[in-house]
Amino acid sequence: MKKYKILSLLNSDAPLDNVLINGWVRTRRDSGGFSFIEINDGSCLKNAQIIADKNLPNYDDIKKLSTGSAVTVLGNLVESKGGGQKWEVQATKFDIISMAPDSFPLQKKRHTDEYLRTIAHLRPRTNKYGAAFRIRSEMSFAIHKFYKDKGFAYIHTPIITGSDCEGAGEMFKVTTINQDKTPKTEGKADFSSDFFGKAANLTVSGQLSAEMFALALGDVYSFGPTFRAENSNTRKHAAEFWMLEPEIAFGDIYDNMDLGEETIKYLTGYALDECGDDLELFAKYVDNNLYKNLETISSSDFVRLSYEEAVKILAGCGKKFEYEVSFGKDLQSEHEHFLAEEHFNKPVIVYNYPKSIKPFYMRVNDDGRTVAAMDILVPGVGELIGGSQREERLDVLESRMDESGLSKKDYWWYLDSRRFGTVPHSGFGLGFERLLMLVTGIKNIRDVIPFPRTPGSIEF
RNA sequence: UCCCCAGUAGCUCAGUCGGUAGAGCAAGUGGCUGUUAACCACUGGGUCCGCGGUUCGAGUCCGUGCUGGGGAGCCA
Repeated sequence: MKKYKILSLLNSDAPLDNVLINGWVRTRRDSGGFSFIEINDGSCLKNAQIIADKNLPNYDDIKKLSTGSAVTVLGNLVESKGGGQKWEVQATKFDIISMAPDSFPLQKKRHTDEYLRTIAHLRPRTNKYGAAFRIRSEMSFAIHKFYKDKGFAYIHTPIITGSDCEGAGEMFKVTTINQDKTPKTEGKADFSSDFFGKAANLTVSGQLSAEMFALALGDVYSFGPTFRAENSNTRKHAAEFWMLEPEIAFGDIYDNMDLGEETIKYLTGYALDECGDDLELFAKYVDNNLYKNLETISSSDFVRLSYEEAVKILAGCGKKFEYEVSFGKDLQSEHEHFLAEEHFNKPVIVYNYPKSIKPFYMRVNDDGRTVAAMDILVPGVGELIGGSQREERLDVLESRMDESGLSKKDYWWYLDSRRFGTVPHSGFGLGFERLLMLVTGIKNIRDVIPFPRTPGSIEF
């Protein structure tokens, strides 16, 4: 006998004898002298239909099998006499590993996403969430494949950082000091006796570290967890999320845009090609336009326009916005939605933003008032990518840090990269959960991450 | 953090004018020899989110808190 995953069993092109499968009961239907038992092992969306005959020695127990129970079945893969499936397993030995009591919270019907969030430890056992997390796994692999094939090196940038600002958002503190006994010097918290001898935080971005490696290994990317202590309560934000951050040496803002566009096209195309049944579930039950959207994104060229052109379009479109549009003000989500969904109805790359609204590390353009920043806005999820060409000129970078009130002493190692063999380089961050929202059509970030962390919520 | 909406059986919801709790599904029991979220019959199941108030009487009205959702800001 051989152990099979249900995925490979259902893809068999011939009957098989003595197959062993393991899984969890999804549903049981009794019929006179035998029972139909559908089991799922997580290897694919589909269940295997098991025929359990009344002649099995433990048939009385089998007839009590409830949804969620775990079983091991030995049997023969035969062509199904019923209409719903090609193959079924005629059981010769049916072991019940454990019974799930009737308090098992998942029922054979649709539950709301809000309810399933309260049982996040069990929701991957549903069709929808099983599919979502298989797609998450596939897309992670696709990221590595895409960048490896392009010759990028994968860099593990640190999770704990000593930088108190990485150019994005509030940070979570990392400390071993008992909070009630935090030492203070002249009224301010003193971390000199803390674990690292100075204040430490969870990273909000691996970018600064990735830049150092781009200037050594050429093209690199990091892909890992990132943390923001912002009190954001929206369907697009989480306190812990995964970010892909490529960084290319000898590349300018246009190379950066090309890479971002190519990345999104590859990943959406990969989902269409490789995620089959799982993707179909979302196209059928979650977002009816899913296939069309993904095909558009993976095959048509993205619109590119400067921030200045974007402002002109928004100011001249005749639409009333809640927030006024003018040069020097950041684009609000209503503006981004208008551009990506109403005006162009495809992904839009907006570049060359005003210097005043962007962080210190973005390269100042020749006009002196804009920086080589670029955002990629996608219908449905809004900002999917944010990136820039980095300021490689030491003097300009130093004066930008002064303007921003940052300590050059703390960033001595970052500035060193501009002292020793500096080159034009660029990179961006892509929110992995937002990519998954785009690929699955799922509308809430809490439903594409296994155990979501959001303000006031850290169960599981 | 701000604005808006919601919270009733295990789940999804209804509940009229303020008059003492309902359905479907699920569960339990029985039936059925090819079912597909099987079907049929019967049975059990309630802190109406918490606290306070108005009232003869509150699921229903008022205040407040908590939880969840949507939108905004911030951002990926």
